[in-house]
Amino acid sequence: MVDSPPTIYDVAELAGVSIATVSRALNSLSSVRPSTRDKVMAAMDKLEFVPNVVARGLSSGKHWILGLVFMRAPVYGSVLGIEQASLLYTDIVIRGAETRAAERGYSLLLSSADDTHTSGMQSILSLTGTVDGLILLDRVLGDDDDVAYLAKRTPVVLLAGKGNSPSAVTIRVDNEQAMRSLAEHLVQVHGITRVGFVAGSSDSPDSVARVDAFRQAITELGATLDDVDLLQSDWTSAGGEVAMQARLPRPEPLPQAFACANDQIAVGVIYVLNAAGLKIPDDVVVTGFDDITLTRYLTPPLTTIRQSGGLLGEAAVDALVAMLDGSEVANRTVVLPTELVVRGSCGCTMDADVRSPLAELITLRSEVGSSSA
Amino acid sequence: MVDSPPTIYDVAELAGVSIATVSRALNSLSSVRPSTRDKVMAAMDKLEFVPNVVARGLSSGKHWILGLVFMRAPVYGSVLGIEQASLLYTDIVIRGAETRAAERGYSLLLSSADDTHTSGMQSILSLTGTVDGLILLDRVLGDDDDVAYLAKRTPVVLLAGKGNSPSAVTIRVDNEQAMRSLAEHLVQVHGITRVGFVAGSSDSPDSVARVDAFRQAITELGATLDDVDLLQSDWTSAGGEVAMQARLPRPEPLPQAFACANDQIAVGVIYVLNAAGLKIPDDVVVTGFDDITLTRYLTPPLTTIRQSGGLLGEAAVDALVAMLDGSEVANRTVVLPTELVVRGSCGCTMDADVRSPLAELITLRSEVGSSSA
DNA sequence: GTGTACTGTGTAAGCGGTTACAAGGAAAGT
DNA sequence: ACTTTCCTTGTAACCGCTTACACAGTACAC
Repeated sequence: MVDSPPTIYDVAELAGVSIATVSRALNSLSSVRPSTRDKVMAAMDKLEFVPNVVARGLSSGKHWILGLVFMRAPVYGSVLGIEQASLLYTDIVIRGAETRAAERGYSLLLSSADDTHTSGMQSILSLTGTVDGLILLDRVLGDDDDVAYLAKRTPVVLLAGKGNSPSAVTIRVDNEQAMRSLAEHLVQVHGITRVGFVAGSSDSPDSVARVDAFRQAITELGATLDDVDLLQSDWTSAGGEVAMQARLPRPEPLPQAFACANDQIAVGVIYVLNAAGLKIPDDVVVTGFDDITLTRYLTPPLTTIRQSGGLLGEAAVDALVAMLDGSEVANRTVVLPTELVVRGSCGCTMDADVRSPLAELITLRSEVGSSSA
Repeated sequence: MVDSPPTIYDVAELAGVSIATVSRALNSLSSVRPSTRDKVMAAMDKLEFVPNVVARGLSSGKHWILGLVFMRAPVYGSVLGIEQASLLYTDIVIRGAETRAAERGYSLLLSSADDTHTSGMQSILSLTGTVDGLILLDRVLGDDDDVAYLAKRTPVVLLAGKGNSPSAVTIRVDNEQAMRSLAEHLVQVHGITRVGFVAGSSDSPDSVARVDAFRQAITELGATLDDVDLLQSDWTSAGGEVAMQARLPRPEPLPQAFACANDQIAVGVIYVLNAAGLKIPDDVVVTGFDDITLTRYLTPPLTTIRQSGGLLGEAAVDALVAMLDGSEVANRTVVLPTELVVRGSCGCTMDADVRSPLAELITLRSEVGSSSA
């Protein structure tokens, strides 16, 4: 059913040359006489020859494949596991990485690691033969030793990692600036003095960084964040729902605002607050993080922090390719900027005509378009 | 910085045996004396030997890699292009495929094809050397000839393709049953007689199938779908927004219901209708397709068709692996079931306590959990 | 104490390319 | 006309692993 494809031997024979010449014609590295090249090309066309990437990789050491490893929550492991498939942010990063990789001529090899540590490390290690470099998302590798060990075998880029692993390039988003600008907006524009925060997974560096940065900024601004209002979610809407459901019955009065570690959590939080008869933003202010497309369409539209997952993925590929090309990467840590996107859920009034989701999208597009020109 | 890893030659030398013995110890195919195996294993441990997957692939012809090719909308090509990164459904399929592939011991190689046909085919072809089989999403390959050509080189599974390519296994969702049950619900339960439909991308087989099936079901039930109410979107919320924005000013009265080809479109449609002062579902009924998590949290929650993108991806991997294992696949076409999920946006009243998003999630989980046991 | 049958291991030939090195032929220098 | 040099091409080794085949060595039967 699947017959074995032609090799350079077949091409060489048909063209009446040696395999070395075919290889040269393919790669046009060293000089081949035009007439010879034509003969070879004709033979390749006739045989529908496609060079075998694996064989090429074996002998040249270059595979044109980049590996991307991400954490896969156990699907049936927790009550909320089923939602894991819609962890949007990771997907956007993957898309960005894939797109950029394709532009650079690489393919992306996806590999999810579950949290069973040892086997995970083993499977990641076995990738090192296949790929030219690895991108590690979030916290797939527990400690820095593992990263260092891996980095000895293949170039490694850490995405949203703890921030300063000595043995690999790290790319992350500026959580500090993000939470500071959000805190300032809440306190200075809306006069809010008591806030809450709904965190993501407790073992995620991004979540930890956001909690810490928000608490610090809030404190410096003279507002307060009580422990009772520091809720724990898991990045999902259901997690936000559960967390807020558990908070509501407590005797302590609600804070004036809840900042959420991502947009999905905010969706779950808003749902519970609404169901309890509370209005957003009049009774409670709620904000998100990420700026996924859908939350632009909520009523009120979600005030959030825009970070570009696509850019993160692209930056990771760029850094990795730079390492492969031998140009020693200048910055061992790249921090991407964020932007506070003020919409309705924080209490800011919006002119609906001017700020329809579509209008916003078009504005965004023109910005991106011009900056990439 | 990256020193070359040990090979079986190093292991063989350290263990004092030949490379063939090391290979046998690794694969435990043929018999190796226990004491010899121990020596080899000790040497491998000491050298931190990791077998080179590429070399293994070259010589055995088995790569343990599955390719997944999907369409990538041109990012800056259209006004709405920027939203493409959040085409949730594809991501869920990818996740499902990756998960199942990992369970089966395979990795997933991601490759996006843009619509420049020729180069796309070329890059897909070059994958055939790397992967053991290919999964093609939606309509990455224009005509059946291309698929047939590809299928000659490597096993191919078509996902959501046109449905009956003779040369490959096709896996799709039961759009017909889905649209029929939705149409019946709208007509028979809600007494609706005039409906509209908002389609996805015009070149998507899934979108075409849904339009056709819905129109036919509606007609058979004695209701009507006017051309003016058959709107064209592109799977995105912004596309739904644009389509509905263009429909509203027309003189013809709105239909009683709009069915949308996916949930994101429905979100955009609902936004525009709300902005025009129309209430869902009192003034207009709106339904979706996919059942992504977030639309469960809308007010009213979205009535939609549940299909499991994850299952689609898993089924594709299963079919492909079955082909690889030589067991000739029984059905050349696999059609996965769908389920009408009735929530609030069609006008059905819901008991909020019983049907909170979380409660729904838990129900869903227990069903899935038990069926997989 | 031979003959036979395994069992365990080594040798070597691939898998499909790349590339260092050698060699043949043509162009250029004297 | 004879070197010298450059350009083009062929030969063969190698990338790291699998596996068919050959070959000892041991075990068993007689």
